Amino acid sequence: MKRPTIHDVAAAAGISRGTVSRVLNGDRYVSPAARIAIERAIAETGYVVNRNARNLVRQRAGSVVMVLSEPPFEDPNYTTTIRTAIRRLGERDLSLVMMIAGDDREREQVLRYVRGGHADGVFLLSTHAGDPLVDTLHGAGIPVVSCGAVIGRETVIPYAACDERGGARQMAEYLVSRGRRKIAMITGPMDTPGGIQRLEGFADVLGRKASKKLIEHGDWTHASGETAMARLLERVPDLDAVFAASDVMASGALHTLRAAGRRVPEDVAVGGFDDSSVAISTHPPLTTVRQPLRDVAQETVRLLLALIDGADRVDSIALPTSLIVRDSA
Amino acid sequence: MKRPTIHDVAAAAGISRGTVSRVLNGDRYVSPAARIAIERAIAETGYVVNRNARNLVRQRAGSVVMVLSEPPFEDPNYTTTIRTAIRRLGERDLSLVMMIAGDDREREQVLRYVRGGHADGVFLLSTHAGDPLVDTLHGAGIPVVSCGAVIGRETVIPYAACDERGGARQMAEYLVSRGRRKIAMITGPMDTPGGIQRLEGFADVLGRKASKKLIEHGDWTHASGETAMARLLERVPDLDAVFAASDVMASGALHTLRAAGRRVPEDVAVGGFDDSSVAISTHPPLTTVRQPLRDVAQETVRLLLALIDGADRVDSIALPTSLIVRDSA
DNA sequence: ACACACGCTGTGAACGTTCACAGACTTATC
DNA sequence: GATAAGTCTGTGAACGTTCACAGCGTGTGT
Repeated sequence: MKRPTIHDVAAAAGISRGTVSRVLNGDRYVSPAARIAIERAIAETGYVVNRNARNLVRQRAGSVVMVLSEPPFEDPNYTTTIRTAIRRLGERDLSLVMMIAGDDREREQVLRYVRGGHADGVFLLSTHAGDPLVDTLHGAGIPVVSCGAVIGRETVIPYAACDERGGARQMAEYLVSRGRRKIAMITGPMDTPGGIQRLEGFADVLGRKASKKLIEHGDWTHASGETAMARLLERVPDLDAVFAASDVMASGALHTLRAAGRRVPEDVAVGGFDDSSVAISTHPPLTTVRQPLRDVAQETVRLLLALIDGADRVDSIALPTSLIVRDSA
Repeated sequence: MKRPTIHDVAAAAGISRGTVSRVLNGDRYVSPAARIAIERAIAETGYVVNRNARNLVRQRAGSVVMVLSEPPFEDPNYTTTIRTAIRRLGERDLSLVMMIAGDDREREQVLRYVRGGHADGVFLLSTHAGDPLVDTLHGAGIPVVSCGAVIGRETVIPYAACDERGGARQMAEYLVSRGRRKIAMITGPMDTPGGIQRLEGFADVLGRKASKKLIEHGDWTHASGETAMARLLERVPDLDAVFAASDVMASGALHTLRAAGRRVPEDVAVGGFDDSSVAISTHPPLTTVRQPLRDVAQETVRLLLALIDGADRVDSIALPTSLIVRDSA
């Protein structure tokens, strides 16, 4: 019970395999009669092209590899990004292979995979500053793009991302416009674009009022939001707003504020970032900044495809965020 | 600047390609001298085997496809499952290809892919009862396993899952042990294993006290948790506990309870399921049932590998959950 | 001395495509 | 009626492996 090959189709249609191949690949110069006969033969035999054979002769991989970096913040965004990427790539008959680059052994594995020509392009997800994979991958002479900016590297990798800085600005301006005077911030790790740029946006608006005292660094986790908030309260007991660089950290801050007897939003307004599932499960629900995740993923794929198609350079892009006002601020 | 092939390695080592192939595949019957020479040549040339060529001649795909089903509850579990699967499959040099089966067109695409021999196995994620893909895939004569039970099908698909029913029992028993008398439940959709079996576990414990009146069906979303809770309150104003089949729905219930002036846990105890990121961001934090996600994924892969290795059948497995007690109950 | 197993090596064929090329047949142009 | 251009088709070679087979020494047992 072997799988039918192109020869079987050719035999069934009474035509040579060359013409079958032409039909398969949508060449012009195929007579209507031949085309019909072949299409019927394909349907009859249940033929499906063998990608290994095709890719072997075409010297292509037929797939794109998406590289996940550790550590894995249980990021709900991932699934949206993955889904979108699968869809867009599927339209071009490219399959999406997942790989993970947590430790050196895994990075080596990714590198070998890519160097071996097993992928036509690389889709980086949430890489950190200093990730050694970035440079080596770039040197492998294969299209590489990133979903989310890649920072702190000489080798520039094109990316699509949300306008982190602008989003933070939106939130800061909103807090100011609501009459808040002492606004603190809990940032993300300072080796990530979200960590750095959201702070920049905050500072853009607050200017010199964004003093060292009002800034604490977190690591995206709930727990880090709790402790950062505690330190802020200790240093600046009369703060009247806090902007956390993620919803999860905001929910941590919320816990600490409640434990300290502060009312939200009456005493302290709280702002988050991401509009994740956490944002509506807190009490009160979080005012937050929404990222256009789908669009970001889509644009990232678009950049990658352009590169694969031979563009020698493409421009990175930042997509606008939107402020979602709920009860916490 | 062509990629080195096995011929290049053979030439560099002064040995025939047959022996190189033997070294590559770890055959015995290779002299130490030859092995060393070849290994050096491989390192020197930076040779990486061409999988297309290898898989073509071996008649294998070298990959496993993970099929995501719509609709996409922004399920944080996915990422853990994906990560674990990548790792385990990687050890066997199998790559993980992602596909999505939301509509008929996409299901057709998956089917063609699998029928075309492009995958050595299929890893189903969160399929619903009545998913037409299940039967057709099973008929394709390729190993198929599911992460999470597949219900309502004649064709039996091996799976690994958490002990849904047992987990629900744990929660129900806990609520009873805390002296709760009128315990309601918000279930998941009744065409999913989590929907059905968590209700069964609940009924196991409550027996006849699990009356129709105390049961509402949700669809895993926050909003459905809110409305289900509202209906329950209307029907049974004096209920003193509610068990939601997911943390997200529990957080919806929490909102409704608060709006209705009920204190949690004093007036009404609330239990969730999943121990997702939402569980610690609610107020109060959720008492919930934790699934051993990593183990479930790992076992699913194990089943699939056994099938790929030629086992003609494998036994499904349910892994024990654990009760995580926080403040909501 | 012979047969025989054992360890190791090289070679040809095959896997299922695509692509370039050559050729055949049709139609248009002078 | 010859030439050219255009449309369509079949064929051979190539892609980079693996695998079965044959062959060659070398040692071992009779």
